[in-house]
Amino acid sequence: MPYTYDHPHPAVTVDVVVFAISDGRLAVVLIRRAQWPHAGKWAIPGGFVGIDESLKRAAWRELREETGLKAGHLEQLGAFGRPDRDPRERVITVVYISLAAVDRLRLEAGSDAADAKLFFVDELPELAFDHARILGHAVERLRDRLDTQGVVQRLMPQSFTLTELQRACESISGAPTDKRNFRKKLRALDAVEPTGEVRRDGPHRPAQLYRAKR
Amino acid sequence: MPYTYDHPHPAVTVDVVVFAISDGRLAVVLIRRAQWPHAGKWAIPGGFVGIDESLKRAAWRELREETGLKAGHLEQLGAFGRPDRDPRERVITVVYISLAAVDRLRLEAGSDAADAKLFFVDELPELAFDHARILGHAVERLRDRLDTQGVVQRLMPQSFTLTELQRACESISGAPTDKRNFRKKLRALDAVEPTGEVRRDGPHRPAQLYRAKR
DNA sequence: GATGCTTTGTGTACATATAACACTGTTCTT
DNA sequence: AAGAACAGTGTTATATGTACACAAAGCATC
Repeated sequence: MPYTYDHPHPAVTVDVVVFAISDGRLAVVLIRRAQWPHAGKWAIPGGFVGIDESLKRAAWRELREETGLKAGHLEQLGAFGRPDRDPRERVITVVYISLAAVDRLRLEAGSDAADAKLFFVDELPELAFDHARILGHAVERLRDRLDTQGVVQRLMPQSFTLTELQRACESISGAPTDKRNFRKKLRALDAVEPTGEVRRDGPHRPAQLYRAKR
Repeated sequence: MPYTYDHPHPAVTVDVVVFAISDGRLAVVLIRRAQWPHAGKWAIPGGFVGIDESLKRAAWRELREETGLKAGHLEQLGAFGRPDRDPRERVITVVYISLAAVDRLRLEAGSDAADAKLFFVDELPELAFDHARILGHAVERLRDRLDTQGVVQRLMPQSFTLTELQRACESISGAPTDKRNFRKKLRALDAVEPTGEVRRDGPHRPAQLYRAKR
């Protein structure tokens, strides 16, 4: 069943960069490609847009198919379309960013993916296509756009210590923060509340657990 | 000369939102469409991406072809691709934003355009396709991203008064500003210098003219 | 059970940035 | 000569951000 046009059309794909905080560090979901091109290399999950499907819906579907994840909010990063980025044909990809709390992340490799797993953003493997460049832009966007409020509500697990939250924010911003100033700002934001539980975790004073305030 | 694929491909276009300051107000370049669909309606200049052409290059070329303008810096706004946005076929458009100083704007309607002119952003005509929505996003992006420095260097004519500059900034931010605070910030930015000339312009004290400092 | 290691938890002083605010100067018009 | 219209100019108060140090609690070890 061939599809014919009177001028050449590029293919259009969507890719979804899913960020999470693992072990206090910024991480991203990648899949291992099962097929040519770049078989065996790691890549951002994504795939072709259906002809009657919105871009965002395609992003949601592809993420689900390749990783088992159901994305919450999807924010568009932009379109990447250098003519030589895919050896099969001209492919323009529209990239979305999603955030996931790591305690809700159940990765399952899907049809086109040999495997799906989390990588720390500062320890990436070699990536397929121009995905390293895309990820760079995605991290930059995350840094620009994500504030403490957003980290609390969209990246942290159900309960966490304030130090864990601070590590998460630092891992995104890339800069260390003063503990007292960080907590002062948290009080001003009114974004967290103590759960009453504590975490005992080594030879030191236990930390109060908090949850995001709704 | 037909082009055939084994799965359906959307068409990909680029559109370029050119902002300028006219009469102290934020304005945008639109073309009047010569052909179906939406013939006679005003639209953001743009057109199809060549199969071996980068997105940015296509944007530059289309802007030139339809308005005679040579864009300086082009910033990508994003991709818009609702399935029903064009009655001809599925079309995904990648939108760029460009800024132009109004004294360098020489609009010439090109091949596919019956006319090209500047419209105030708050007095837009009815627009083709989903261009009203796109323009809304473009204005929002402009508000988020453009600071006083950027206005001075990329939107103001060669010489201008400080009041004109302030009007321009207000017209982008949407909020009125205090004159003395505005000028204090300008001093801190070190972004303008007096030309030595003044503008006499009505029954009042003449205003010193300034230019952007390089 | 005392000592020491490790991480939690807390407040103040200073610097910087932002916001509010009013009058005089110059030109043109009448 | 008087008045209308816009140009130009500093100070004060408030809010925000930054720098900085020590006691508290638990666990491990001797």
